[in-house]
Amino acid sequence: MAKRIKGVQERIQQCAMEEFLRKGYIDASLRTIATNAETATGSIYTRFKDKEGLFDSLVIDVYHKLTKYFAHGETQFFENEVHGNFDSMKKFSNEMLEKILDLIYEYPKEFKLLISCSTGTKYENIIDELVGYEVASTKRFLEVIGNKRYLAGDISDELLHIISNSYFNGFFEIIRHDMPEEQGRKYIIDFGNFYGSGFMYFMNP
Amino acid sequence: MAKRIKGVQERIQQCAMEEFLRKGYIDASLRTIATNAETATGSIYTRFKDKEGLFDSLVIDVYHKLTKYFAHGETQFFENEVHGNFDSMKKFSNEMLEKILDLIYEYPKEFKLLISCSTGTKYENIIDELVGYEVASTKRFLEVIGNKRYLAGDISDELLHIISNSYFNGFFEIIRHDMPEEQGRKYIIDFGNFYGSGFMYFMNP
Amino acid sequence: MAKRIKGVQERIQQCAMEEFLRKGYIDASLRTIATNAETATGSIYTRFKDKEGLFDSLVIDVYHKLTKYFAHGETQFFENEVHGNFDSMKKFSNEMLEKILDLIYEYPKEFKLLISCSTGTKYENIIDELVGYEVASTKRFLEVIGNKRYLAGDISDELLHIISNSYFNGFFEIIRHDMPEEQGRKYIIDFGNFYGSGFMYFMNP
Amino acid sequence: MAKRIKGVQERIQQCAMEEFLRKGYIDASLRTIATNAETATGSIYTRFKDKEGLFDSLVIDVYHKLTKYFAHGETQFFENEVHGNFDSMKKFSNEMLEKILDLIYEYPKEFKLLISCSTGTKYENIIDELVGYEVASTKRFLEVIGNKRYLAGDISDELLHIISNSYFNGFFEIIRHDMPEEQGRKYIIDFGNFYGSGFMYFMNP
DNA sequence: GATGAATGAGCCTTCATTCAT
DNA sequence: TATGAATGAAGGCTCATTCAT
Repeated sequence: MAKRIKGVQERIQQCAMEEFLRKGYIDASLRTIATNAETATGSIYTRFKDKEGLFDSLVIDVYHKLTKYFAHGETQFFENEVHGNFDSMKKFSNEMLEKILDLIYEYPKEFKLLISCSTGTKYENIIDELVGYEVASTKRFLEVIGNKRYLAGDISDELLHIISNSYFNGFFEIIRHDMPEEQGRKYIIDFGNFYGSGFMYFMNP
Repeated sequence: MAKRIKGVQERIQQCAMEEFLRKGYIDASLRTIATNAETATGSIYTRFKDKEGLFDSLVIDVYHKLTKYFAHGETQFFENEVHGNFDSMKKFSNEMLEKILDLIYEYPKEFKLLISCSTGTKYENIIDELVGYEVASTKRFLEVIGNKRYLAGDISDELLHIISNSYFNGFFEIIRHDMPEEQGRKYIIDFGNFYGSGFMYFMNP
Repeated sequence: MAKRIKGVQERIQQCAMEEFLRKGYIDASLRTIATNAETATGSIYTRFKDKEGLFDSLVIDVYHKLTKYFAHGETQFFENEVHGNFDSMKKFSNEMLEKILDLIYEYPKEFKLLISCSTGTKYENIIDELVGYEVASTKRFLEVIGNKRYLAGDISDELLHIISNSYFNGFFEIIRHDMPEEQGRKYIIDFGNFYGSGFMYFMNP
Repeated sequence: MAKRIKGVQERIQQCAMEEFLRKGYIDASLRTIATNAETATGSIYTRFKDKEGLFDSLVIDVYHKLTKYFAHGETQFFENEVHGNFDSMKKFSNEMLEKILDLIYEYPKEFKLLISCSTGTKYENIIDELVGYEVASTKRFLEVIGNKRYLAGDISDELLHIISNSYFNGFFEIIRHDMPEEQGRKYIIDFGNFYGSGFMYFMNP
């Protein structure tokens, strides 16, 4: 009975994408996915090990690309010689933002999966993870530029955490609301300005 | 038998609170709740209609109090004569913040339910709802004070939406991370300042 | 839809008995049991928690009765004053045998379950368990009567274990082969004599 | 691709041995075996027909050697002229025992498979089969030596069956408990003596 | 001969909900 | 009103086996 069906893997992934996007990870049904993909439920296990493996296969590349930016971003920034002020930081920050936006609009569905449909998977706290990177990076930056409030111990980790979390949640709204690329990029610029203003004036009152 | 046990309803609610907090709405089991409350699963249906009704009973009062602040807050503000500038807005805003913080620390569990454990219920998008109120309020305010950027059509609804969403997500971090009252209030003040700075300088560059 | 059906529990147990006897624990299917009992698979879980719980419900009483004989048997024997020789032991042993045979022929199916169909359950090593009791009892007996070979260290635990195991396996053949009561009792007497002979002459060569 | 890997068959058998020993026939997984053997599951079917065929390939030689002893043993014994008494029988019996022990300790894993891991295969009743041979042999012997109890019809087939079964179960304890060779041989001698004592005194009271 | 993806029936189990008592 | 057994669909997952390549 075992037929060699071409494109089964692709069909499964495509249908899984639809199902996860529509219902979220927990409520998604492998049976439904298999039925829609016109294959047997067992095939999913052959190809992807299990439910989480299937979800993983859809997002892992994008996840790695995304986190690589954050993990390596910091390093790159501080290796750069001209970084001792808000402007250079802003420039660097904008470049990075650009790259992330490129990624988002290259893989919008994968991002939606990660941001909005990952409850129940190991990605469900992805924003917290990004916040972790960002806070570390921010602290190092404040140190390097010798920010007074920060050096005076006036800025706690928790506050930076909240601020950063707030930022990412705002940022990923363009995903949550399926904002078209042009519009999304525009608003992210504005949002970045808003945010940068707040940060600068808050740190240097 | 029909034992008339005093406080059955309360026991159910108490145990439901624990279960929902521990597992979230979807993964919570009515059987477990009934067992812990030493009652029958059927009782839950008699008293609360169904699973969502039970969840509802735990959060509805707080939910109404919370949304009332937002729904009526605006009205109150604009009925007030002296509101035509950032400062009066800030003052009003801070008072409202105070009230919400009071509410949060009076009903911390209920808030956690609403913010962190409501996936699968009609409350799962509560932040978006608050954002809706806030954006409407903000727009009216910007109009009233005659903000130039806004009047020039430079500030879109979507941007305000993102900004507001970002704010609430940051704000509710104190709930997500079970921040103790004193600490929480402190960070909210800082966060509000950060945010207010951003807003002011972004709107009046 | 929930009907109050009388005798469901009994029907489930009856059909489970048949299924477990026919296929053994592992290969038995709860679906089949439920279908035969004309009920829903869920009912099994309502009543018996799970598959092992269902099996358990069928054998636990008999299991306890059986092990009680062994656990308490020893105590009773050694509390008895006249026990210092092979004859009193034989008499006691025969009385106990009688009781076990009574139990077997009162609950033949339950014994078959325990002896022949319990692979996969916690009862799968029941014979080893009985052997454990028996060996302990035998050692104490040999000590009390001052058997020379035993006191000389000539009889190892392993040997007693093997002998005892051999005994029980022979004994339970009447269950494995569904021997009718009259016949079974007769053969057990003979088998006991055979065994007793071996034991006596082996211990006192 | 069809790589011609030398020893695939051997690797499959080796890994199957491990898997069957660890999990028993029923719970063993062909996928696991194939994976460990670094081959495809299909290869198992090509070479061994199916799961039972694979198990069979591991034990069939030893099984045949073992049963040959029993099937031919009898013939040999009765062809021998000097056999008309317990002593010659004992001598013959001991020689045969020796050969079986040699076999066991030459193929310990195969024996464990047959005795402890064969539930679900056609070998699961191997002890009963051996018992069959043994009982036939014993009966003929009792007839030849003119044992009175037997000739008087005092000794039924069922009793001989039980006794024999008891013997084999005791005997194979050395396999069930992985007894090392030296120890095993020692206990089998003791056990044989125990058993022989019982038999002799029971038949000639 | 080797491959290993596909099969699809089957497994045990969980759950919110219903309703006769 | 309270009970809690019964429901039955649905869940994720495993497996021996087949067969096109």
